[in-house]
Amino acid sequence: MLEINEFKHDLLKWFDENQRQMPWRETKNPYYIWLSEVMLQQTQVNTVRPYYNAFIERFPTIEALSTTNEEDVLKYWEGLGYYSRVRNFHEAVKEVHNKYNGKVPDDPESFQSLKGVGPYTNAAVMSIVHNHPLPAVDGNVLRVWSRLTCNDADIAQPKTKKLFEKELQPFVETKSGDFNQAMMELGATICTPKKPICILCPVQKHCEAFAEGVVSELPVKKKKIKKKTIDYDVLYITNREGQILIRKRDTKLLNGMWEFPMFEQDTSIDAIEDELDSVITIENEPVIQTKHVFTHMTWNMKVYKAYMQKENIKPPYKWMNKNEKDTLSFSTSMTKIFTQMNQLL
DNA sequence: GAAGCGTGGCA
DNA sequence: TTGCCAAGCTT
Repeated sequence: MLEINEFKHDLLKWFDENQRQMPWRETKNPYYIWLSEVMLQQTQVNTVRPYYNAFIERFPTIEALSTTNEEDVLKYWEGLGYYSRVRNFHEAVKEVHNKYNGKVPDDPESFQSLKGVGPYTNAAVMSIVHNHPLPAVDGNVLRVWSRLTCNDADIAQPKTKKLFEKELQPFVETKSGDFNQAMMELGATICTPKKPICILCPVQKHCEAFAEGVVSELPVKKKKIKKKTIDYDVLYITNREGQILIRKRDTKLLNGMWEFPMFEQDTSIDAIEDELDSVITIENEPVIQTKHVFTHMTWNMKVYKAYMQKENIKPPYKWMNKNEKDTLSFSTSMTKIFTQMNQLL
């Protein structure tokens, strides 16, 4: 079993001397720390950096974010993915504004009750800002800890995470913020998924997997099922004024994002006209064929040019002028289509 | 407890 | 090209 004080000393010394600079490490403002943790969920540091800087510049305070409508906030998340994160964060910040007098709760139970704040984000923010003794167990820590303790439990299972949280509790009684960040930093830079750099590891002498020579076999992670594929016809519909027809999604996937109307490929013209409540002219051959890959599914899309003349469009549909593209939020697949169409036309 | 939820980088 | 991975949460 790991000797707590020696391990912590070695890890924290390394972290103090080697941690990477990040904009959110230059503040203890709980609103900023919280935002960074939400953006960093399932997202790499270098991807987050520009989004974080733009977001806090546009919404520097809880007050500023609370008084902005969702459409404008979503624009600052465009392209970052997992869009429910920003809806939950927006709602949670408004709750802080209204119920907590604009001050982020400093007790873990209140904080984790906010939308989008789970065990990890709670532990991370509460430990970094207030040194609350909570272990922040993310993907990095699951991997690092499975190696340090030479544990071959499936890290994809929730009970493994619970076990690790329990085992790590004694390590976060003091300096929990630095300890949690150091464990994640170690996982991100040294104890990486592939080709970990054990030769540079500050806690190599504490690592049971290294001692056993099985570092490359850990962690054990059950593989996910194969993803589905859906074929879509995407319609790039213009009218006499040169506007483009778009619609706002009301679905779990990409909820609230705008898109060009799209239909599964066996959908009949009649059904499409019924949905659009208008006659429509669609070209016979697609102008673009493209693929968009999500974590859990793939879209194969054929894009057709089409023409439609209809004055009274009702939500979720909308005629968009081309210069409006910069004010509305589109998923990355739609932005790519928009760019390609502009090059063709 | 398992599945759904985005995107970009990398081998 | 394909699959895996990245500071998770919700249902």
